[in-house]
Parts: sequence; C-alpha cells; structure tokens
Amino acid sequence: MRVIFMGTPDFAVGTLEEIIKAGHDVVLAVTQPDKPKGRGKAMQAPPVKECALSHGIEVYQPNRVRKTECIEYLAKYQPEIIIVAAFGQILPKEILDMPKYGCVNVHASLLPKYRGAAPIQWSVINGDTVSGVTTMRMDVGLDTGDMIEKAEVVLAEDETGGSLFDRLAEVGAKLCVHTMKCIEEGTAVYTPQKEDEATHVGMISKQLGNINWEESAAVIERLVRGLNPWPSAYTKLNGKTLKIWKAAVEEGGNAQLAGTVCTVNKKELKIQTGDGILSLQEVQLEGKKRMDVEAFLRGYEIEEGTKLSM
RNA sequence: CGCGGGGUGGAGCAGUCUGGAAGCUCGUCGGGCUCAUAACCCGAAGGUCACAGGUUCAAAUCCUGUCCCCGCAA
Repeated sequence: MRVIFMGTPDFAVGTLEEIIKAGHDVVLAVTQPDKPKGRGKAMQAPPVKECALSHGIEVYQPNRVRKTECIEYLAKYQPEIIIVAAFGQILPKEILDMPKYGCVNVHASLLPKYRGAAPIQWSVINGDTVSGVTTMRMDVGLDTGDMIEKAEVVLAEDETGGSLFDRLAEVGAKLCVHTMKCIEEGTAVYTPQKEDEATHVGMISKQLGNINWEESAAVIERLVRGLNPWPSAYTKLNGKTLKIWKAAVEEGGNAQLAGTVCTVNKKELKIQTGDGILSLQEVQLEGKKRMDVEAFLRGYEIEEGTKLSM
C-alpha cells in the first residue's frame, strides 16, 4: 500500500521499520520538528526522522499538521492509508478522511482503557497485570476510533515503563502490519469502543515522580518502576535530589515515621512509608551516576532517622 | 556559548580553598581464628590522581586548553 507514516519517538520506529519490511511503499514520514535537547541545547532529530532518512524516506516536520498548507502538502502524496504511532499531534478531519483506508493508529493500551498520552507508564504505575496494543481507525476524538485488532501482553513482576515500552513497541509493530493486511484484504472488523469503559490518562510530568512517603510501599514501588527510565521517581535527601531506580517492598514498620530512614547498614537502606517499608536497591544522587545501594552506602554516610522530603 | 555537580588502585568516596610523603569504606589474593560464616584478626597486590600544556625547588592540589560522565532546564 501507499502509506504516509506519522510518528515521533522510539515507540514508533519499530512500526515504521516493520511496515517497510512488509513491502509497503512508505512515501512520506511525518514527525515532530527537531527540538533543542540534551545538555548543550543542540538540536535533536526525533527517532522516526533518523529511521526514515536511513531508509531514504522523505521526512516532513510541520509545527502544526492541521494547517491548511500542511494538509495540502500531505494530499499531494495521495496516500491509501496513513499509519499513526505516537505522533504527538491531533489530526484534523481533512486528514482523517484523506486516504481511502483512513488513518490507523497504533495505541499502546487495551482500548478503551487508557486513552491519551502515556498509557504505558500508567499501566505499570497502576499495577495492571495485563497491558497491550490496540489498532484502530481514527476519528476526530482522542483515541475514540473503532478498534480493529488487539494484542495482549502480560506484565512481569519487575516490569518497568521502559521494558514495557520496548515490548509494546515490538508487539505493536507486528500488529500494525497484520492490521494493514486485513484492511487491504477487506477482512478487517471495526469494533466500536464501549464508552462507559473508557478511561483517560494524561502526559507524565516530572512532578509525578516526586515520592510521597505517606503512600504505601507497594504504591511507591510501582511508581518507581513505572517512571523508569523516565522521568524517574525521586525524593530529597539532605537537600539533594535522590532518584530511586529500583526498590523492594517489605512489610511492617511504624507508619508514624513515614519518610524516615529506618534501617541503614553496609548493605541496606530502608525507608519507612505510610504502609510498609521500602528497601532501596538502586539509587542515583544528584550529579552522580546511578549505582546499586551498596556502592552508594560506601561513599555516602546516612544516619538512621534521616528524614526524606518532597 | 542555558544553569550546576563530577572524573583519585576493581567499586563508592575523602583529600583540592590554605601546593610539600596516595588516604577511607569495601572488593580481590594469601594466612589465621571458628562447628561455621557475608563475622573477626594479620598480611599483600593493585593508582600515568581523565588528557595536554604552564607556574613552582615541589602540583591530585594553582593557571590555561581539551575530552568524557551526571543532575536541572528544555
């Protein structure tokens, strides 16, 4: 099929490559404009742009794809289908109606659950046991289109936002190609989403990672996993930011002392929470590299009773 | 030139301001103690103090330049 691909981050790259591998004619890759990123402020291209260029595919980076000039530009490519994966911009009706097979979105959740921006992290944060990918024919709403296919993924005990991200990206890529095949052969079935089961999730903000020690150890541990590798869960230790990359939940303790260091020795650093104890396993102090807690304790002196703050 | 922290035996750090013998907590190796041990005791190996210049009788430490890592911000 003659396809225009729209996507931005790593999540979308696998899908783009899988589409190319399947033999489809990707005539244009639409992605977000380059943005100043990283320490220096150097401009950085979105992963999809890198991938497209390496395959010799033309790249288009409109600030706002809904502008008429952008729509006209896209129309010139006469796509039969537009595949959208984590693109980051809302598509206007003019674009949705442009290809004869419509616009198909690869969404990283089992719709209608987790419509919106960051379904993957939320799935881990909420402690779901199953997540997945859904392909759907887009309409003007936010992730409200008719579903075409789903693929489920069972979350591991130590699943992180990053690991689930990778797995869903791979599953999504394969599912997308299969869905395209169904559409092309006319066997695709379009199932409306049940509105009353729909949930929405917003973008992940840095602030979300600020640990509230009044929460239970289990909730905090999920937050740690969900926000790994970005933006990470963190707290303040003696005025400095301490990121927590890995932790284990333990029972007991005195909830009155939530937020204080309850055990510290050469090998362990445990924090009392509102319900249970969180044993830190991998941490990173501001300006330092991330390291396992034993290494951290070798060079950083902590007293029992030290209070962690937000 | 967005702001800031840092690069010291295998790991994590101190020492740098106020130049003058390479240190701490671990790990590793050998030995000892012990029913035994991740515990304890004794001993050993292992470092161009990121790199390159400069100042000095003397530089991890002061000056200049470069590379790399990291936190914030975006």
